[in-house]
Amino acid sequence: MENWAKKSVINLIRAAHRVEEQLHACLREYALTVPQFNVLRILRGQKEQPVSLATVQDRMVKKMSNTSRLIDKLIDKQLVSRKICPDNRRKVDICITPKGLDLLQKLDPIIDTTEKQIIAGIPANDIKMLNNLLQKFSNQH
Amino acid sequence: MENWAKKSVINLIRAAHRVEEQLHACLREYALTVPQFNVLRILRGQKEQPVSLATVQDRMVKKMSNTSRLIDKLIDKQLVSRKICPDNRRKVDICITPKGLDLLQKLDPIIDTTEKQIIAGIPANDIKMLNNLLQKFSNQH
DNA sequence: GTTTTATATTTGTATATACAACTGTTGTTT
DNA sequence: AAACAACAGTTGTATATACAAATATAAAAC
Repeated sequence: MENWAKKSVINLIRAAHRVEEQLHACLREYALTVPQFNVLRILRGQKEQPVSLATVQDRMVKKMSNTSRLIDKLIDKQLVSRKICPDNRRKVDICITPKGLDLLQKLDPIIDTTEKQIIAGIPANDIKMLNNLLQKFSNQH
Repeated sequence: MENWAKKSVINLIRAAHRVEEQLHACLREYALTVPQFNVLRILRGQKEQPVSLATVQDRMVKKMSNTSRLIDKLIDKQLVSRKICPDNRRKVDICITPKGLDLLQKLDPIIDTTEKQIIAGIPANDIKMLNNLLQKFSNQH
């Protein structure tokens, strides 16, 4: 096969799924899905600043059509809080709770280790190159 | 941020999701999900040879826990057929139907175009490099 | 100031996926 | 051959996601 476009697309998706599967395995015992985990990290990135739903969606690795209910799940687990934004009652202020921060802190080393395992064996130079190339991919509007 | 492992993982997953989203958009009007489409292509790759469920699962880009019902959906649409394997009654023989082949044939140029759009603007050399690197990623057992 | 339009999120409903338990079949042991 | 283990799929149930329509608020137009 010399269809590089097809090859690239398949290889890209396959590699990503393998990686996500490994992350999922890490999160499993903490009853978090990968998107939920990512949202928690987005919220932590905001420190104390509350964030609207739309902002969360913007920053998500995978945009999803129902972030509202994803947040619901995190609220059920008391990992985030949500209240109506006083400045604009259409918006909501979403925040990570102390419990959410604790959980992330526990997960940080676990995820770090897994991520390092994932790229273990690939030369540092290759990794840098890969990142460059992937960014080109992502930026393809 | 200089955590290359983390960077790579996120960039990889983000790029893959963007690409999948574009494929999904192509398939939408044909009422196929990306995994369903991939299974159809797997079956076409077997020509007339019937394939077991386990084999389909093995070859799927993303392994899933319920391939059985994915096949059900394709059967509902009359794109594949399933019957009990006469040699080993535990197994099933799954085949793509003429209708399934027709659909794939219609989709082929559409998907090709999309794939080419995706990598458009990235130099051929980079693409080859990317494929090399991604294969290393995937092969990380 | 009322109507219209745009914005932000939620909810109804259908579909998709995950996980575990179950069914039926074949292979193996005794 | 009967009992047990291994294999191949299916099904029950819970959860997750997609999509569209609905709700509520704010901004704009008239």
